[in-house]
Amino acid sequence: MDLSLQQLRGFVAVAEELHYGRAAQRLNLTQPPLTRQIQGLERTLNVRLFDRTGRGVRLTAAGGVFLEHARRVLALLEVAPEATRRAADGTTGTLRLAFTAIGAYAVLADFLTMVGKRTPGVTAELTELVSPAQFEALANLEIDVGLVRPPIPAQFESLLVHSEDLVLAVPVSHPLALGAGAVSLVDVTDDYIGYSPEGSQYLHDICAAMIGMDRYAVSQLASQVPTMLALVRAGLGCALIPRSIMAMGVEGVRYRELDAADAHSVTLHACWSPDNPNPALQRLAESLRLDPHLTT
Amino acid sequence: MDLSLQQLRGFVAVAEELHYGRAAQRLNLTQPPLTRQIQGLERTLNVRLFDRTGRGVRLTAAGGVFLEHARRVLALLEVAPEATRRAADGTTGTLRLAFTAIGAYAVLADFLTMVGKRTPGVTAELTELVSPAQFEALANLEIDVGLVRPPIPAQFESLLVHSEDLVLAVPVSHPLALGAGAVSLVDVTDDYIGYSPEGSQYLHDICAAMIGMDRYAVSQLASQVPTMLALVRAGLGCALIPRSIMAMGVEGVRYRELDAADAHSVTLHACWSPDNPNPALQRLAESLRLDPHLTT
DNA sequence: ATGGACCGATACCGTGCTTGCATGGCAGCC
DNA sequence: GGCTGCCATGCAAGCACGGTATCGGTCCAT
Repeated sequence: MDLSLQQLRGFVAVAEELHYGRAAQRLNLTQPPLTRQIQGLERTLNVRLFDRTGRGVRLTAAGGVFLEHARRVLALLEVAPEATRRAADGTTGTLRLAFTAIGAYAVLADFLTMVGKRTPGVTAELTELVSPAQFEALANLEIDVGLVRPPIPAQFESLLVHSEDLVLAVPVSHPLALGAGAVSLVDVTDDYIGYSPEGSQYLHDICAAMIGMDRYAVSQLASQVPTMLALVRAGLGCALIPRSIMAMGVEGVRYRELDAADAHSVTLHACWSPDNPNPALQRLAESLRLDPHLTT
Repeated sequence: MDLSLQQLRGFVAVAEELHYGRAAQRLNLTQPPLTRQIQGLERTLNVRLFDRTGRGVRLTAAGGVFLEHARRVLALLEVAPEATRRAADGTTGTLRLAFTAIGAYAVLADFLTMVGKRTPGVTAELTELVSPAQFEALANLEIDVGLVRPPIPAQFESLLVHSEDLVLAVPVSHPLALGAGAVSLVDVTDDYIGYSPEGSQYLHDICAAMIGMDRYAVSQLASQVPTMLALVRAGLGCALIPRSIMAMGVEGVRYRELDAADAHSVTLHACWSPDNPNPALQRLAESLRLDPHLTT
């Protein structure tokens, strides 16, 4: 034989009442089945759980130990349905969130705060991925939300999270490092350091359009912003970087504003798959559809 | 309906195999009952646990949460029988141990060490009680073992644990405080401080016999050794105390050996009820019957 | 596009467990 | 010694659970 929940419930009732009749009453049962349940339990465990004194019963030491186990099992079983239901409606759960290295500096903290406000009880798991890898992970349901740069495939739902313009990063040794105010891109006569078209396609395309393909092509390539700043610092050229990166002070690098004519904003979007079954995501998505204002 | 262990086992199997057929095979079952088990589970919880994709199944987020709960319940249920059996044969368990205030100084530590060696896995709960209260507690199964002074009621089983003689405690201001070597009780001309016949009947009787009822009667009475030493220190008289108490150095009190003619040993016994159902006690008692040597 | 393989859901039937009723056996109490 | 309270047991009925057969859907290969 094998243990059954009926037996456990019966045992706990008898152990608490120390009286088969009252225990049976509490379980909406008659006394004989209870007797058989306990007997079955004792046969299965090969252990006497009660001392029958003829006048009521008394727990044995082993019975006391088994009582604790039975109580824990039943308590766990008690909370399981509610916990499962909460997970099903998205009240609790886990949101697997990916972000680009660049996006992390500007908006990750604010985004997490917003998620925490809209879906309290939901915890986030963070991964760093470049945008194309995020789209693949979203499609494979390996992540729930991505913080990505455009273009966004049509199959996904998305929301503009952050928009900022680009500034020019120049080495301290560069002539433009000294001045103040805005500069024009045409004033930059030496090399640019460009974004890799694979790792950072969006920034690559925008920068290429801003400064012209011919001049862009001669530069070094990088896909990670810290790498780019290191190259700038080494004096290898100038780079166009999102304004929020200025918060990262790097020794040997100066930032200059760009002329309004040259200004061009880059955007970051939260992105998810509408048919992702994660209820936590569904709840967040619904909340975002109702009120796309990110600061609330 | 209500959750059943069958359903839990079925759910865990399907969740792990992600395939009803294989899961059923693992459970020595055919596929249809499994389908019904999961359906019943989903109906009870009001939650979809699996996404049926037509080609196999996939856990929902809620299903993942419920899987964790189900695993914990089954794991608990797995260990419960063995833990109960161990408690039944005394391999594990709790020994409720009482001791007299006097006994604690001399032998409690050694006794606990011995218990730990003979019945590893058994933990001790300690209470301080005077001997008569211990006998009552032993009879009511409120404690399992007592460290008591004679006489021991016949209904109990017991074992001599410690034997020691008495020494004389005198105030520093007393003439006997200065000498060395043994003294005779007849040299003590002033008052004795005696043991209470209720709280410490055994020591009371022995001391009364040693020094004579008439002289004993005039003294102060105390039942706790620390109290007696405080009275000695205050110069109220001399007292006969067990030798092991000498380890307690009290300022203002000197100890003197007694003449061989006056020497009288007092004993301390471990004592338990043979029909106490606690398996941990039974195991200890059996061990003590086989080998009454306490240092092993 | 169509047949086949795979997989989960459903219908139906048989069996075995569990329950409830009635009763037995045993210990303590007036 | 009869009475009462309590747990154990015998027996018949109900029901829940498992097995067999089959259906309906999807995916894949030809």
